[in-house]
Amino acid sequence: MDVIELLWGEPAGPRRGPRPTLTVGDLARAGIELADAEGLAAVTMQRVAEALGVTKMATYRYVPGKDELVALMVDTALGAPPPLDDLDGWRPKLRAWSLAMNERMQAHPWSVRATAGPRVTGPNELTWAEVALAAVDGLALDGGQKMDVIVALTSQVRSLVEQTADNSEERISATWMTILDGRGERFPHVVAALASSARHSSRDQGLTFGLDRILDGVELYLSRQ
Amino acid sequence: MDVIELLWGEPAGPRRGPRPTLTVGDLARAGIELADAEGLAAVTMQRVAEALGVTKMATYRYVPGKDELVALMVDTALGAPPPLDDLDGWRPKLRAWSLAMNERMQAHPWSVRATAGPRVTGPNELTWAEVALAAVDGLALDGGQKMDVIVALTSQVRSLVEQTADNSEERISATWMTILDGRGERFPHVVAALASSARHSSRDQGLTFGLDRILDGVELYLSRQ
DNA sequence: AGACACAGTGTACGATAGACACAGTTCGAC
DNA sequence: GTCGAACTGTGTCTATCGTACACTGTGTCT
Repeated sequence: MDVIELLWGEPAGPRRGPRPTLTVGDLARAGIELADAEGLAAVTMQRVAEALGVTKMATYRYVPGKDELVALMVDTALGAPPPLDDLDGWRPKLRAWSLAMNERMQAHPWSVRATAGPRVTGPNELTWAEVALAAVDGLALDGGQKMDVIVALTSQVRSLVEQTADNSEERISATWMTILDGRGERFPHVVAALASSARHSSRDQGLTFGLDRILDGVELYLSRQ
Repeated sequence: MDVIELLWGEPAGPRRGPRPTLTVGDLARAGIELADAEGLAAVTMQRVAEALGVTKMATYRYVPGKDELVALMVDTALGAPPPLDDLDGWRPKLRAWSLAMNERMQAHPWSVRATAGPRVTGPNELTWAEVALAAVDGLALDGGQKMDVIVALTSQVRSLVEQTADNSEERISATWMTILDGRGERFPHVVAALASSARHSSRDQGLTFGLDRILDGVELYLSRQ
């Protein structure tokens, strides 16, 4: 069994032998709880098994290995996308879609880090793509460009979530202050930018600013076609 | 010694005792070579030490731990940003900056994955920020917005690099085909988008499309101020 | 000259992912 | 109804990895 089969396979039919005490969903949920509470590093086969009251090796009856478990956790944590039918127009739809994705990922910040590197797209993730592509249906873009728009929005969300995952904003600022202390003359523009943004510029403002610039850019592109 | 000191500290002055046979730079370079050749997973203290002809534990005389070594590798691999002085105007500068960053990261795809999660900004990384912020100097944006623009561009580059890091484009397509095979009716828009983009839409086109949309969006925003 | 600080080594430990053999359990075929 | 095959969870074992610690040798400062 590989990742594709695990994520996409049919739920197993009636089989011989003792009934499994668990389901793959149980594993995913246990892993997600652990990751939410203590971070991705706390997710070990041992601890997932403990949480479910079985031995470490029993988990290998459900998933081929840890990587596959994490892939499952990611897709489960993402969940199904919200419906966008009640919104009118591609732009409000894409904006709501991006903000919804932000909320989901913010709830499970570890999922961004877990999806670094090559991986297989899960059913939920592909459904998110499907919904977004439906929103841009009919626009004067070819398929590649439509996907590029989705990728741009996703990148923005992922980056912002990652940036403030475990680091609180104050911690980041504090680190930068430490670094810039005594070295400010080498980075005058950084110092100036930090100074003139101290008041406002929360994380959410950064996200919406970026998203709105991208959407503006797409709108402009469409109007020029 | 912590990460900040390692990345930002002065090169050690004259000290007592035997001369170190290595430098932190040697460690970083050895790690980078390993990661370039065999991926980030191949970077173990053992193998870095082997490559340098010392024992595993000797490396701990130079770096406090593996995380710090990786942070050092990332900043070293990124290198100093190119000068943008010969370019005129914020837009060509930011575009060149983004493409330069893309090239650097593409040369060391593992660095994107290595920078997932909370980490300390290194000197080279901060210099990239400084150069980009200098490019948007004088624009009608506050410091936070300037940083938001940089973040948006960086996100775009990082995402695209990550997407095609170890996966070749063909491999990605093949995986999607496998998944969509027999499940296409559940994802009609995904199928349609893939079909109408089969011909063109290389990775680089995706990158420049996204970058140009963001820059368009910023330009529009400025013109509306 | 001698003390001290520091470099590299060797050994050891705990955590981790995972292989494998085994005992008990349930279903299907006869 | 019985028996065998398939399957589940367990226990044991191994390889790998990061890192702590004690030790030996070396070069510099007093």
